[in-house]
Amino acid sequence: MDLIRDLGLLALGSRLKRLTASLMADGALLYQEAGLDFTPKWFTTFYYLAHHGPAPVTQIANHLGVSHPMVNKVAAEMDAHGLVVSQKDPSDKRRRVLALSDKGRAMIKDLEPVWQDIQAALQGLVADAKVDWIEVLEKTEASQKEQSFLERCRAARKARRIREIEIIAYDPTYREAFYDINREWVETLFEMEEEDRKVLQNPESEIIAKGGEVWFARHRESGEILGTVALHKGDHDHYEMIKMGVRPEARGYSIGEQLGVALIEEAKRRGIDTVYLETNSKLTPALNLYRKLGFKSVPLDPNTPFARCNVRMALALA
Amino acid sequence: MDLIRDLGLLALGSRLKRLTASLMADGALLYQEAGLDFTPKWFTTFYYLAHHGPAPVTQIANHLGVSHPMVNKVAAEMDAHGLVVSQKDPSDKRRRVLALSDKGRAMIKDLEPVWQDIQAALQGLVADAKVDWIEVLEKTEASQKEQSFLERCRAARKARRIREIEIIAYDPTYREAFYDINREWVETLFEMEEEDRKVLQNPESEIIAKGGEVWFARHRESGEILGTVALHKGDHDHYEMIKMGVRPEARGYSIGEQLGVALIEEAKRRGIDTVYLETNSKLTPALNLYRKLGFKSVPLDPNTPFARCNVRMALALA
DNA sequence: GTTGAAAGCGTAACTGGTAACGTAATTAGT
DNA sequence: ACTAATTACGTTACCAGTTACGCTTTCAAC
Repeated sequence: MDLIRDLGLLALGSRLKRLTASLMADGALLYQEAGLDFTPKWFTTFYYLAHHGPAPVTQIANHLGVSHPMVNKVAAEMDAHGLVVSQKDPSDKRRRVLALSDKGRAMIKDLEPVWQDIQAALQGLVADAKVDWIEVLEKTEASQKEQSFLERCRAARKARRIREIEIIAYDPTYREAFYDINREWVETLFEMEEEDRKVLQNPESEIIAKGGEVWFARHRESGEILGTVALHKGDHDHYEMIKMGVRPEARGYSIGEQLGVALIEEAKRRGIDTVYLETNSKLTPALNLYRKLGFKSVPLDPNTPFARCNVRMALALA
Repeated sequence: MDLIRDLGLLALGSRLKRLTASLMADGALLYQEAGLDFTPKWFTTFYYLAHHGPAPVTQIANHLGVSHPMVNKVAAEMDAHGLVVSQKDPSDKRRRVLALSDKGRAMIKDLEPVWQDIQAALQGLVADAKVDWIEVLEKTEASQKEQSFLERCRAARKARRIREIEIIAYDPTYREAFYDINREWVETLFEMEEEDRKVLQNPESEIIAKGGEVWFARHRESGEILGTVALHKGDHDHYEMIKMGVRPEARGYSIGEQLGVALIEEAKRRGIDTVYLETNSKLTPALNLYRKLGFKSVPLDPNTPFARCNVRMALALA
């Protein structure tokens, strides 16, 4: 596997920098050979001043795509060599306007041929690669701006995690997990009620035998059960989504969503027209998930067997 | 002209490095989010150790394409975090062999998914740019290896300079330059002789009227005369290349060569079968030029009118 | 067996660049 | 008219990476 080649992209910057640094060193030699007191580092700023006239520091920085301290440094060096002069902008005293000195301007005609030589050499060098480096870099920067690398990574992580989970139908092996997962979250905020115990301890008789269904979210690799949900069939074809729970350590795997989607798919397959659920307004993340799945708030059912429920939602599958 | 765009290539490395640095920063966040005590900087070294087993410092550096102090630094940091261990190679005590510690090896399985996410994100990011960066970089590096940037620049300079010079036929306007240029170099090493003055002061009668020719090298832009040479026709169709001189400040423009080539072309056109020249063994650069033009040493002519000449050369144009 | 060159490594200093912070000047909102 | 936010700049500290140099060990050639 050549992950290192792909991830090597991250090291690409250093490598290209090293390459350009060695080119810069050669460039320095050329100026020296031409008897010019000039270094490649100054080029962009110098050239900018030569062609755009006097300009304040940050404007140069922005146009060249470097930070203003860098321009400042370069300007200081060029100043020390008498190539630029600066003065405060009288109309805005924050601005320090840089300009080429007489010496600087006089140097242009000596520099130009050297630049031409370098340009010719560079073009020859790059001709083989047949790539417009600048365009490519700009595109990459743009596509990073569009969706940042960090977001892309997070998206990739999410996708990977989803692939790590499988949603499976009820299996008696996991009866205990069904109980545990639900007890775990209920007890952190509420108390277990009589109705809870009855259903959680006897899913086969209380849910499946009545025409309902139970699903588990299982971690493919470890086989661990990380979440559950059930579709409960009541009287008069009244269907409810109940007992949704996810292990707290398994957050971030979109397990609730996957379970919900599995349940809804089954509901559609059966031609059920409405699925209800009851929950509590304190459970904000859960409420968000239910809304994401398409559930809407409806008036509370006064006959609910659960004390903790103060919110009722419904999903129409017309 | 977008010279700045072309020469901006030289500064491109920094820009790409900046981009990758920001990616690295995002990477650091990802490790943090995964609860891992790890930084992107360690990746290459860590990955190398994980996949190639224990290795000495410089071997890692070479394989990763970084300097050995860098590997050393990274190793020190990883060591401080207990991820690597090191020991001297008993068979070569100069070598310090690095290896992942137990903790380091245990960390691999936690790191791998993060790496996969990063890889996926990078691929997405680069997909837009549609460029195999690594290949391009490698090609560029290779073509630089073939002919270094410096050499390319020097070649470009030479070509440019040659284009700046034109070789022109004799013109009375430049009679003085013909004298000056030759006197200048003769007097630095020798004395002007009687025969020198006669020829240099009267090129029309002494050279051209006798069936010879004089050329000048003129700087196109300034119009300055920078070098001269003459073809002298003596008795019995005996032709000599004489009075070759180049202004010292015009060295590096291949002027001697261009003048020589012009003279030889004319000699060929005339069907001359041998051109001679006389010079002095002290003039090494001149001797090299003559050899480059094809001249070979021949016995000295005892009747030479010049005291300074102790070398005679001939070019056969069969 | 010397002895001089070369290899492996560690340390230090340098480099091109950044972000962060403080200050002064300007502009905008009330 | 006054305060709050913003802009422009300089300074500082830092970062990833380098080259330069010195020390120890090994190797190769007499």
